[in-house]
Amino acid sequence: MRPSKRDELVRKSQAVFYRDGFHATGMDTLVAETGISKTTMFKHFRTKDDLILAVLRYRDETFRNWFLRRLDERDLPPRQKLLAIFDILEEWFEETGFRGCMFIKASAEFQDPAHPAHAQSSEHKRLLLSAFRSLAENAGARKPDLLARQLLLLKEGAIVAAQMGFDPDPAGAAREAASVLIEAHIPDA
Amino acid sequence: MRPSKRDELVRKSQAVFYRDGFHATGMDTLVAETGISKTTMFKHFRTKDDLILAVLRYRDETFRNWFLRRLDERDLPPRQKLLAIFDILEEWFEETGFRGCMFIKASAEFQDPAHPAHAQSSEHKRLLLSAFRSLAENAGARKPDLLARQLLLLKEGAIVAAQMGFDPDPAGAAREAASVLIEAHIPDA
DNA sequence: CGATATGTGTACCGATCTGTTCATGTTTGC
DNA sequence: GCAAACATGAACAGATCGGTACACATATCG
Repeated sequence: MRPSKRDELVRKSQAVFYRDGFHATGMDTLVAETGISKTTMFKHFRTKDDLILAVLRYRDETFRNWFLRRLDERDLPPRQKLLAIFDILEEWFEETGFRGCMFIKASAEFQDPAHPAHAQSSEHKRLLLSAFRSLAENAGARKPDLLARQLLLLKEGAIVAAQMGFDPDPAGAAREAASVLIEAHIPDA
Repeated sequence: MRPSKRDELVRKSQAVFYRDGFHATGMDTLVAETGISKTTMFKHFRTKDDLILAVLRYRDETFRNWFLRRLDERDLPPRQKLLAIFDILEEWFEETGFRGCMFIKASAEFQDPAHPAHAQSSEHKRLLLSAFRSLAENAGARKPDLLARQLLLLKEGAIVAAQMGFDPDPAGAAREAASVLIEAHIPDA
């Protein structure tokens, strides 16, 4: 249980950054909310940016794992699995404390594409896209790459809508749209 | 030409906030980039937040006007007009200095839904949605509200993809998806 | 002209920011 | 049980934050 403080710091900081944002959260706030001393923080991470990067890596891993495992658990035929993406999405939206996608927010706060946090955020989406593409291939889509990208667009749009609150049921609308797209992409309904 | 300084301030601040973000831009930076004295700034706006709000209102007006006017200029039949949304989108993405949607970024930086900047951002999307709904009605969609919401989801998703750079041609993928949805929603192809 | 409104420049305020210093605990492995 | 590694608290540094004070310039309009 040696490097536990580091993990604890990343885990707890993640929650605060997710809730309040990156620039809006100061190191003193992190000390107060995590109960970990500032000295320790800067011993594990040279700068705040380094901590943020570690937080994003942690979030990428846990979120993607959660999402894809949840999808697998349902044990659906490949075609239904594509649709179920939007059921999992809805679950997420309804969690208390839902505040949108951490990576969309990160790339909004660190706009320079060369910034590591921005790059890390893109990478997260690319990994998700790649998982979607596998699902689309398994489902026998004619153009699995295109279908995967379109489903990802719907997912991102739904997240934005859920975060901003301009649509009463973004996951539902996205699911219906996805259903039409899947039907159009996959031979022999 | 009396209140021109105020307008000039809003216009120029908008460009800086769009490029660098809200929290990341300090008032001193605005002084340097706009050439307007800080005294004048705080005479026109009591706080930085007030200025940000004015900037968002200005952006809402100009962006929505630009987008919808551009759509009208094409003088297309209603059905093609729905599709053309994604052509205009692509134009926007290819502008130099494109940095995603200012309102998505604003609601990412001001996460509390009660924050005026967040509310203003939602309002912008609601107004766009309403314009899309009119287009869908004119095109004879069976469920114009649903179609409009789905097209908006595609649009928001494409913006996020363009900003984060995880899709080589988000507007194209969204357009193709929109085409399928429109076909499914509108009777007698 | 003279009065009022608008803008400027600079110095400053207190608070907060990231990051450091240092002397003192507390675990942990050998 | 002793040394090395890890963690703590509090004070502090220098920069930057949003916002103010004040004295001076400029422009508008009667």
